[in-house]
Amino acid sequence: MANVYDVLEERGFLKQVTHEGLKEKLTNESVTFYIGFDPTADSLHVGHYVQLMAMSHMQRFGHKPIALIGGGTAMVGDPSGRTDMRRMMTEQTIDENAECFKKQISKFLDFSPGKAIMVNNADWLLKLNYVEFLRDVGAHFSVNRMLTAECFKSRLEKGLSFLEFNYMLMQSYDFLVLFKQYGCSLQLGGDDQWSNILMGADLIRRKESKPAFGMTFSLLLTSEGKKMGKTENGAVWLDSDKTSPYEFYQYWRNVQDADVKTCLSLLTFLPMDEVNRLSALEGSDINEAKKVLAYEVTRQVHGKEEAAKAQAAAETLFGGADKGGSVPETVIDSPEDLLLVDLMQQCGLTSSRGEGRRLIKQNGVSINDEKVSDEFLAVTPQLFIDGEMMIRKGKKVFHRVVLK
RNA sequence: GGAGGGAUUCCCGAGUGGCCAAAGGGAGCAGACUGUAAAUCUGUUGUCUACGACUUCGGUGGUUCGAAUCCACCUCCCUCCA
Repeated sequence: MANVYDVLEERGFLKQVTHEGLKEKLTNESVTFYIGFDPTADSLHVGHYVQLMAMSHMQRFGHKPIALIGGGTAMVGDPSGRTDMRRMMTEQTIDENAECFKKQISKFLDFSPGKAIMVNNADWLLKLNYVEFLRDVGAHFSVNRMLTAECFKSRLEKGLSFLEFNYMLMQSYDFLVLFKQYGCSLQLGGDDQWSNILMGADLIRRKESKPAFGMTFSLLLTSEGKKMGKTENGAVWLDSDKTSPYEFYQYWRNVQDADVKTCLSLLTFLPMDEVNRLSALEGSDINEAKKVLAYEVTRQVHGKEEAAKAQAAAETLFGGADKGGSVPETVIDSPEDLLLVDLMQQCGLTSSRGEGRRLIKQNGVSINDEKVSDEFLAVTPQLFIDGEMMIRKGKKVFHRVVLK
């Protein structure tokens, strides 16, 4: 298969395309395209990762990616897919986040000269002159049309500030700038970006009388239609300080059966034959597929070494052994004068002593694979084996305590 | 700017003077069953020196033996009018 379009289609990325002709274009020429990432947090998450995968597929077929960091658009805030108003972020936070994004993105694409570039829209958006911008760009937008856009509909009921209403113009203008400066004629994005992309392509057509293309990708959803990559603790981050490689691995190891295929297709580079073979496994055999998924995704994000460690940890822990690789751990000075419930709190396993006691009462805690039944159990040196103790909360949460 | 309505524990949402640490649902956590899956069932979900005490119902002050509930002021949000 010598065509990215087909690859993306087969893997289930594609959602909507502006022109039928895009496939030919992608087959016949090297296209410069862009995806924007607004630095609204200090790390990328799984949702961004899908976009990066798509960019990478494109790059492998000789197309040229522009990774756009939305330092300027983040100042405004994208109302798409939101039911409430975004909190305004300070310029400083945005700058710091943009730096984090830059670092992470550069790991996933080949940024050697001529292969890809990274830009920040703060560079042109922040110095715009208001009236000039309105006359130049604003004149091409019809409020009537904008209001019919899907991304504003829910907001018309809940409230939409003028600030956010302008987001669409900012993003459209980005596209225009990149078109003029780099000959970028294609914008990609999550499906929630469809209206923004359309408007950008329209703007280019009106101002430059040349066609511009847009294409959106399916959002990574679970079979139940929920956004994937969310946990009770928030998002699954790509930054190892925010989501440890072990937790990251576990997240993918635990996806639902029904989601295995989507994940393998969108998040790994495994050939589709292999993806199909793995996701066709039934019953407990599908665990094989989940292991591959977890390993592959962790490897791409955190590297081979971390992935291997996470896998080793999982194998030993769930295989019954009491020593593992990269399990979260806490170092303590002395095992004296501590109740187990205190220790668990220190390790971040519980948020209060009461919670710890409840867990113990409910049979949810074990030490070195033995159930704890005494809610007032004191921590003693006897609980440590070779200076280490493995606390297990529930079925899946492990924490190692190391004696200094 | 004018008129009205609202803010409750992680979320939604009852409660309108003592029986309220606050119904119900969702979500979470744990147990059983399993495949580190899903579904289902059970328990649990403010904190603590724990059959008791303490802190919580937008904020501040007040009325009262007693306030999430009444009063005053403030902040924020929504609806209608301009």
